[in-house]
Amino acid sequence: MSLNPMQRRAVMATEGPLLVLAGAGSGKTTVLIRRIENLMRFGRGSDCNLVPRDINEDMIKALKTRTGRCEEYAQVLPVSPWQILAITFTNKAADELKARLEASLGEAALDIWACTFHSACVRMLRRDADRLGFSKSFTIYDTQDSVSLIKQIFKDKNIDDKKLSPKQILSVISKAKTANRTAEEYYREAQSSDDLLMQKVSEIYSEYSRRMKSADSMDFDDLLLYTVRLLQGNEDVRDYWQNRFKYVLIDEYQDTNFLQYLFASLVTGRENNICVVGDDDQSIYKFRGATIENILGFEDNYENCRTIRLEQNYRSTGHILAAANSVISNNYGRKGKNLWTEKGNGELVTVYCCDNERDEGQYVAGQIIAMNRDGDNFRDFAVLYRMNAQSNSIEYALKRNGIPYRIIGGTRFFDRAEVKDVLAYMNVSAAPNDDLRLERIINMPPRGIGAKTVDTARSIAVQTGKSLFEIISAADRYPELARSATRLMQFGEMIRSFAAFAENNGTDAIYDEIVEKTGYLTYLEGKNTPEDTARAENVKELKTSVLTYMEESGDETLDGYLANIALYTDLDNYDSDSDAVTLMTVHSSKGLEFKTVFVTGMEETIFPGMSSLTSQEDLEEERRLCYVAITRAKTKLFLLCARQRLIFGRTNANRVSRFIDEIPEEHVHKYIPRGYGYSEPGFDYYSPRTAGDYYEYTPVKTRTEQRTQERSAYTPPARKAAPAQITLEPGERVTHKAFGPGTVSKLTPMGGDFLVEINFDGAGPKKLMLRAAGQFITK
DNA sequence: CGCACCACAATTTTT
DNA sequence: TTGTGGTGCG
Repeated sequence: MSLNPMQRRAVMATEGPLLVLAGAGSGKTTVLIRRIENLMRFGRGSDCNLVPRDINEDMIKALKTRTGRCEEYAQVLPVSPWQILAITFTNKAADELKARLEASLGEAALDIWACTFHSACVRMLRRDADRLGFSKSFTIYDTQDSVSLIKQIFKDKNIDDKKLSPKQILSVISKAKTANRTAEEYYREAQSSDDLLMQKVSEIYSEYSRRMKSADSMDFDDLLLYTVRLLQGNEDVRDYWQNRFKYVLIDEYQDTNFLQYLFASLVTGRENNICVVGDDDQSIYKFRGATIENILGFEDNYENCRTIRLEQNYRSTGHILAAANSVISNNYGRKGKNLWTEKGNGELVTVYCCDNERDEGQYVAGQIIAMNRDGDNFRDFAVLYRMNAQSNSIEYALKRNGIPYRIIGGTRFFDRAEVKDVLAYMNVSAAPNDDLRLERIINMPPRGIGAKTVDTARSIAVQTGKSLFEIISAADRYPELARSATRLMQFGEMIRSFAAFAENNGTDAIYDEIVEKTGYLTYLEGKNTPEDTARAENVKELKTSVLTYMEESGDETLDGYLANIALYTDLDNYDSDSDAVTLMTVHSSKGLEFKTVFVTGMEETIFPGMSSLTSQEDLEEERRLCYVAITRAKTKLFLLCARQRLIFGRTNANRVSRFIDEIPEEHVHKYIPRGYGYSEPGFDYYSPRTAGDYYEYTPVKTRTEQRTQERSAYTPPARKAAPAQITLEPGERVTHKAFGPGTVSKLTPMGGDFLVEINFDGAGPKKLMLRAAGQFITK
């Protein structure tokens, strides 16, 4: 009832292939949810001729009074929850979907597969990975791991990494995988071609694959590639999943790659009940292999496809939408769509040209303070930029003005060296043959096993075709290793003990065991530098993550935990509850919305970026990115540029972004000095130094300056309804599951939650959000 | 083993 | 400007 006609059509068209072109802010998620509800309640009732088309409220009422029943008449083969597969791109989106489905459908929602491509693949592979030469408890490599592995291969094969960078090789390999080419196939192809680079890469790809297999590991691309192969090569497996999933839904379809397209078509059964939702104008991940052709060609790939456009925007006011529409209309390769709103024009878009990047920051800070004074919360603001390097000047200004902010992106908690070390121990305990991770920890904390020893051991491993773990476990059998044999075997013994311990203990106990027996924490704490103290904190924080996972999933297994965090990103950590301004790249902002948005660095060579200026295709992607940025704003939009900008240690004078000039004048308020950049002379020049814009200066540190000191670590994602609430009072003695006993020192209400400060006897003072941490605290 | 020093390069990154 | 990776020395 609350849907508009187009949304309703998208919900009710249950049968066959359906393409939903959903503009920004058009209620896409609502449609997805209502569609699933509809499937479960009425099956195909809304999309077949067994139920009268023109059924209306009166008829329903009549039916109800006459028979006392109603719903049954409109029901045709209602769908069971486990027959639905809903794929999203981020864990966050998946969690949100799950939460909203659970809210409206209750328990039943738990059986719906609402997950990311990658986690869907993991679930399928856990069932049948043995058919592909992996164990069912294979581990997952992240990009860093993959790079390290390539580097190792370079070393072993004496390849000069000056000429070919590991990252480049990896991206070629990734492209090959995305094009559904296994190492063997790619190798064969390369042999019969005269492309020397390809031949070289194919050798590395083969070796990489071999080592991944012997480490029983898959990288992100492998998860998809192997799943696709599993489905393509095994009729019984394919039948199993196709019979199971009667209805497949895919969100953000514009960002899928070729493999994901294959995956989607392979899990979709004969009835072709596949519904994809996306917006070709928001396709911004071409550089990661996304092919916009998937969405542009959907109607050709699926016969009898129906297409529905959602163009009514519920997010932004008129001028903002007009700006977005006119910018994107300069692109050629698009389906064509025009957003409209019933909201009225709203405020004009502000275009403001600053002197330099510091003024830009100050302008943003000044505006935020003014609007905050008028009643806006800090969480109503987002500052967007094209690249992370731009964040520093903004941070500086915000800090200086005492504005709370949070940065999305940058180094993930799970990417930090110390966290990866402990995780490597956990991984190796589950899979000792993981050479890469074994090497990572073999001398961490230092235990007298030097680089030379490891080199020797590894070369023996390569020669004998055994794993590093096997070599070091029998180190006394190799005379070359005689000198460190004892230490090596001791280490091997320790790993074996962890593996045995892991057999019959929960993940939290395994964590404790590892941290204790390796002395890793003691080692960090003993160094007594602020950096190492911060690292120690992060290691302790990891326990919180373990406990949170166990709590939320009810899964105690090490494999489960490791797979879960391998697929976890920083964005999942984003908690909109705390009252702070959000800083992030335009890419990370996709899918979010804010009352007020500042887009900084609207200059040629920044946005559009330097390397997009030469290619039409890349420029169009930048334009889509700009479209994404603009459509994040609900009521106020600021587009900022600076006539001089210090970036990467150099000062540049850039012209105003062409995207600004693509917005018709009637939608903007321009403050640009005369004779500057592209613009017409004659606009007002507003000095950014207006009284009241500046605030007392206090020395502050920006992110990069304080990285190691204040890494805010891992915050458990705020999911589901709050667990049983605990009430605390200052002065009270409590015990935290990870940090031990302590005294409550302070309670501060914050965003419907409480910030609790506890002085832990062992771990020192800590600030925790009650809603998230309460479950770990006992009195 | 750990540190100091230097050269080098830097879009964007849902997994 | 900044982080990173390599090298060489005590």
